[in-house]
Amino acid sequence: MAGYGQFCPMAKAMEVLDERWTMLVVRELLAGSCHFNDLRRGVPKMSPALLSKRLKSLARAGIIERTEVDGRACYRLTPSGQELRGVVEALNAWGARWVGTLGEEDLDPHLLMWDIRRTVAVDAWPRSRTVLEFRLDGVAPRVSCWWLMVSDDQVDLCDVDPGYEVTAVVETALLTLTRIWRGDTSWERALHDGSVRISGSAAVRKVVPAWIGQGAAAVVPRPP
Amino acid sequence: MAGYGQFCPMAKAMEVLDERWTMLVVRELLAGSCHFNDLRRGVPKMSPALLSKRLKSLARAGIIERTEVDGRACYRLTPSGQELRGVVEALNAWGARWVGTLGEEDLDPHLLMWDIRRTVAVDAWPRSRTVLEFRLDGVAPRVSCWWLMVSDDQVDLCDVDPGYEVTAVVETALLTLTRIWRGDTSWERALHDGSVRISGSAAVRKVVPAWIGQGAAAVVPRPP
DNA sequence: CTGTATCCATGGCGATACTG
DNA sequence: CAGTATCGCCATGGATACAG
Repeated sequence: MAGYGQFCPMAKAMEVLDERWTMLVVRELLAGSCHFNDLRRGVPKMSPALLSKRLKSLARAGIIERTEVDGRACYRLTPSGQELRGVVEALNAWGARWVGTLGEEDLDPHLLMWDIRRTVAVDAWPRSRTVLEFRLDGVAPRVSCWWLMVSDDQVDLCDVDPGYEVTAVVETALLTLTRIWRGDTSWERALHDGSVRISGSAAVRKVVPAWIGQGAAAVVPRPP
Repeated sequence: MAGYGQFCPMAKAMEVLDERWTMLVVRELLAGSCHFNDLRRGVPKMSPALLSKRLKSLARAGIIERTEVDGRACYRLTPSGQELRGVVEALNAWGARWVGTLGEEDLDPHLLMWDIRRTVAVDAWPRSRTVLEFRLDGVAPRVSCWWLMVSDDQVDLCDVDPGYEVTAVVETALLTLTRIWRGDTSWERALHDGSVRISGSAAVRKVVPAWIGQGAAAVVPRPP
């Protein structure tokens, strides 16, 4: 695929960035992933061959640098790559405001739970071990139950019962939890209309939404 | 080409925007073009079939609306499309800062002169008719001479001698003028090192750079 | 863990011509 | 002016298996 034949800086930028998957890889790198398989988890539908190819592309473009630490590959954003945060944020805000409709094929419990895990507000949680169980309706049994644990500022996510006492259970459709996470709706509204049920003591039920919080896109104001 | 299978707003945004040429079409629309052939001029290397396809895509995505005025097609950005200005600006700034190297294939005298024409600071020009002649070195003769005219706040661009008295002649390589326009270098430096020559009266030579100015990307600070 | 190798089908896209 | 029509290549990228 050739370039655009234009001197316009935006066109030159797009020559690298408009290739399929590229911006999603950049997003993963900005989120802190740096090993090959960490990155794969963020783009599960991308084949490893293609990920490898894109990483080489990004390196050639000066956006990332590959180093090897203890025999382990490590991809890090260069200053040029770091500055793509502005682009990612602009795209994210626009997408949150104007691409509201999610299809069944956009939902992925693994991606959602992993994203919750990595940005969860641990400061809001109790200091002692606290376990939240998620039950996702209408999802393949194998990936419908998740346990999110926080203890000593350490966050863990399991898809098998870790066996600890469960503080509260959150039960909802995958779509609902996804929409809350994106900020398309709020915890308050979802709890009120019954699309999310939280079990546990009254005190706990009240604070669970604050424990989980919402994703980064939720702060973007929506169009009227 | 399928979607990414992700709920992430940025991924959803890229499902529409990462297709080849799409963002360049949006850029043209943001710049004010609205008729089919106006748009074509901004993306001369794009086939009309593909442009047509992309316009349909953008309409389906709610980014543009097609109307017909006096039997003339007219594409206008919706509010959603207007808000892509933030994305375009982020990409443009990043491209200006980090994709500095221009190849021969990125240069296009027609695109450059047209861009100058449409953003020239007419307020800086004299009120009476003023004609600037551009002579671009190392370019096919057919497209190496251009005349830029301003009179009564009306800007015109010709690629054949309009016959009016020429106020000043700007002579330079296409690459140099392009780099100045992008802000990769300044008028001052280019005049000083001789890569641009301006003929005309001493007073006129001094103000011609301000008449022409620089493109939008020139205000972006460059990395050290 | 970090990729490569191989294969194959799809369809994107470039080129050109043509039409109401 | 504003597109359609047609064609054909070849690169893209999805899938799977495998290797250092």
